[in-house]
Amino acid sequence: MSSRVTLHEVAKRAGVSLGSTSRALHGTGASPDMVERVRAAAAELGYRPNAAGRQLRLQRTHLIEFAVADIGNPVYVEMLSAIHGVLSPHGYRIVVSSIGDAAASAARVLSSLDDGHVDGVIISPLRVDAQFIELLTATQVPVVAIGRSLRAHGIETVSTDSASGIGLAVTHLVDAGCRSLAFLNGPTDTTPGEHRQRGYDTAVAAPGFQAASFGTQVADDFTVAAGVEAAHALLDRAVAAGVRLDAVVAANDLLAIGVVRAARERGLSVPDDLAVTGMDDTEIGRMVQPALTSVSLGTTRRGQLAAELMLARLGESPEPPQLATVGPELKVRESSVRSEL
Amino acid sequence: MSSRVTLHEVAKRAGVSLGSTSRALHGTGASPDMVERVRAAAAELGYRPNAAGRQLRLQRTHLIEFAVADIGNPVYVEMLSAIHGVLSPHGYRIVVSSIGDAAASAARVLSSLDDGHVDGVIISPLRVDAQFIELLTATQVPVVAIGRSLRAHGIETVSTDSASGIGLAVTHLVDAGCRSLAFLNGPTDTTPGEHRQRGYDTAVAAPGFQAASFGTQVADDFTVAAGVEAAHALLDRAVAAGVRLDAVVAANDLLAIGVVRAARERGLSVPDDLAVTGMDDTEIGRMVQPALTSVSLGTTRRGQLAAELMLARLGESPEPPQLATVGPELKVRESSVRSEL
DNA sequence: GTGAAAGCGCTAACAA
DNA sequence: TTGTTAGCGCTTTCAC
Repeated sequence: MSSRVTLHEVAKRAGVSLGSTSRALHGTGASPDMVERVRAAAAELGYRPNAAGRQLRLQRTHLIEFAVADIGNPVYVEMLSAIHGVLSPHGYRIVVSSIGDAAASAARVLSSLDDGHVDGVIISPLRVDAQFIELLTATQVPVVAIGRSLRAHGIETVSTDSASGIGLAVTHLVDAGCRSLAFLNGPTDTTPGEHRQRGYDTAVAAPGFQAASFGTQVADDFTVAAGVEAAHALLDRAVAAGVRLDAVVAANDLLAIGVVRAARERGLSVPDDLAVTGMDDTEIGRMVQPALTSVSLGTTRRGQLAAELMLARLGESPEPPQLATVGPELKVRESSVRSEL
Repeated sequence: MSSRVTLHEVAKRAGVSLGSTSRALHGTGASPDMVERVRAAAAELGYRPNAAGRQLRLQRTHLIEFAVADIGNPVYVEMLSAIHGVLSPHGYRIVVSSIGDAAASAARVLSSLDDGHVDGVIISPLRVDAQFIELLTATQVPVVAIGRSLRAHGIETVSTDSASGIGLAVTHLVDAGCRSLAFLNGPTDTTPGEHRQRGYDTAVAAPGFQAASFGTQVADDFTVAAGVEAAHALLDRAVAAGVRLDAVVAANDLLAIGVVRAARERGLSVPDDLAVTGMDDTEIGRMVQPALTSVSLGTTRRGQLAAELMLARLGESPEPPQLATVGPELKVRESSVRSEL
């Protein structure tokens, strides 16, 4: 393993000074044949500029952290792609960190931010409390949040209106003839859980609501497995109460897939016996049987916006994107449309 | 935004030298009250050691790159979790880079490795050619590969026997009564595509093979969408040839989900009309309808092994893990088991 | 046990 | 245009 080639060695090889070498390779103001000589020397030696040296000097790492609750959720994977697509052409790499839903590990990620290992952080937290906001505002590096708006605290945020998104799903189901709805939510002390709950409560309390609501069942997590379990609990409750549920609004696609599975395990057909809607419009939701009716929250667009906001904060972009809010949009597919009535 | 606190300022505040300050915080050989004073000063000032400074001095970044073909594939997400689980307690962060399946971008990732921005790379390439191997062996940083064994080139590799894994699926289908099988593979110029193809060809050529093979259909990619398209092409071919296919072995779970979807679009029931098996044993495969029979390749275990191998290469671990091969294991679920015959 | 000083690799300000 | 030099923040020798 030949030891690493430094700029110093390139300079020696080219027979010129260190400064000229640096200028010839990156900077400005070097004569054509200086550039030529240095390039040749660098190529012969296989020179690669050392990242730590540049970082220390330039005070920039060209690394952006993407901190999410759960990288297993396809929504975050899609956002990651979108963010990567925007930042990569500007020479930034992405560091992914999974903060989980525990406040403690989120705090650990945040407090490690000021060691300068990244130039900025795009964070999509599940839970936001006072301590979290305090840490976030105390941070030295640019922060862009995805989710609940922290603009009041001076933190750039990309948000969406998931509450009215849930309203879209409720209206669609009622229009499709459903008369007995329930809501399957994730933990309600999370930002999405809280917003989506509000959306459901508002929708079923609206004057035009022509059906009955059997209320909400809360799953332990926004995952398929938690969805299966909670859906069974919900359906058991309905049976016990003598209610014949004909639709479940799920707080996201993973939970909706769980509902479909639980329904199947009980011999219920989706959508004929039970209509189901999801949220996030994930690719997997489009591919499962039946394909999920889902409320798109513009995952890719939100990721892009967050990345563009970050570029603006880093001074890489002349002007920040105009609006940083993405509206919900209903995608009707098989899981909510009865074959015939 | 108060500018960053440096060790120098902490030293001044504590009224001691720079060296003593450093020793008191991290190193050895500092008196109790020196530690006390320095700690207090650091706390008051909110000192955070600067990453670039340490990196430059220590020649370590505490960053490991995880380079995968497609982060959208749940297999890689699962590996990422596993790797993170092993490396995180040792103070390492993970940088994820999606190299795609183009040789060019893989080359770009590899050749950017020698700038010292990471301490090592765990790479799971889809395609491996001579140039790729050359770049990989020329790299200054420790490399651990997941996939095709590169041990012959001096590169630590975690491998599995996906070929005989496909054999497990074929045997299972024949035992379950299937008499006309086909293989739905991903691109065959990739490592997994090549290995799995070999596994299928070997299995159907074995003396004990009691069924007919309708051959292989190659999808453009290892994704659900590509699987849907290729499955339709395969089923069309079978119809044209007057063959009544009763089983499809898919090269991974995503393709298998595509097969299930295509079958459904044609009014075929899975598993009654068509039995389907996948590979990788992903969570989503377990949750879809019908739940996928799949060959586990020990994704989590392979990720852990790769991480442990990396720790050993970094000198963080006394001894490397004994074996770095994970055997395939068949998980029988609904997609291949006919309700009744 | 503590302080002084060198130097990791690089860029930019200043001189020539 | 080119060379010289300082210094980014840190750890670790080397004297004392």
